[in-house]
Amino acid sequence: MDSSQLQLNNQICFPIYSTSRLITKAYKPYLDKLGITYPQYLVLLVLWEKDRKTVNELTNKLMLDTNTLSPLLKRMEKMDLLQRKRSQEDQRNVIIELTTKGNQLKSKALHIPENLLGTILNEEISLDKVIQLKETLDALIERLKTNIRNT
Amino acid sequence: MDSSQLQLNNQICFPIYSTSRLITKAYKPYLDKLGITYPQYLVLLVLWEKDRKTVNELTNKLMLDTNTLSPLLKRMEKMDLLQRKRSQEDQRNVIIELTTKGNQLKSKALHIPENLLGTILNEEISLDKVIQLKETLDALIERLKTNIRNT
DNA sequence: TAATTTTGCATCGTGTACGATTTTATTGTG
DNA sequence: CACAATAAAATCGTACACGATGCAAAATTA
Repeated sequence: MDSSQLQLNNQICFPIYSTSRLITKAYKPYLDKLGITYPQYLVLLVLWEKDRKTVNELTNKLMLDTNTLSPLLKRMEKMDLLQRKRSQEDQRNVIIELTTKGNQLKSKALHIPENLLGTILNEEISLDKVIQLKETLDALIERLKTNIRNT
Repeated sequence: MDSSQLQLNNQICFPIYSTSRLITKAYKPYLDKLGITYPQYLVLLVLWEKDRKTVNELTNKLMLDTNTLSPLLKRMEKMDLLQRKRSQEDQRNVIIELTTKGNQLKSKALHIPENLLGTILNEEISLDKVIQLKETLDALIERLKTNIRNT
């Protein structure tokens, strides 16, 4: 029986898993300067784009459930990055709003993406390849999202 | 000041992070049948390929440190999937060896990769694209590994 | 309108990740 | 040989992920 497919090197899953962790690590020096973690950075990215979102809207954007986001947002509130308050229209909703400090971090974060891209690109990895990588991953995400719904 | 690079949609990091989590989720139904988690599956993949590795060898293969692997291996020992024993030649090394149960799981896992590939592939995502994805990711991993060393 | 269902969020328990520190064993050096 | 340096694991503390459950508010329905 041929079990070569079980070799780690032949699996598509493992490189994705490893790359994800390595990229988080690559962000770390930049995010350390802001005093935030990578998932916290993602939350800020969403709120910098458009402030005052419900927890539910954040879960959709980030594809994370409330069991992950609730404690994370609580930590960020304690760090004075954002405020959580119940909506008056619908008491079930919790509105997340950036504080002044949370807003001010944006200017400090402005050059992180290009810096990171700079550390990634080289002779072998062109910008074109990165763009194509993103396209394939976006398609893969859509595929996997529908799969999970049908399980 | 243009802050469009800070938009979540324009970041390469986020799709990798999301894909990684979605893929782990896609594995879950298969791994649940074996009673193991995704990182535990990765350890087994390595040991099925070649048994009797030190913890250090596993950290290199999986790019995980001992602070992650030690507790993970302990849990797997408690599940009777593997044995941990000090090497006699060098008492610092801990040799990881599969138990009968750990070895037997291999046959049950044999069709997981192709099943998973089946759930991924469709009109938009061809096998060629997946292979190219893996190549780009492998290059990216090498790039990021050297970056971290120089930090 | 009272009972039921749904929705939005929080909490709990378990399992990773990972920086930092500790412990023990081996190696290198004077 | 003594002793510092190095190496391999383990441990600790913090922060995610996530399945399962709980809970209160709103919507639905009988």
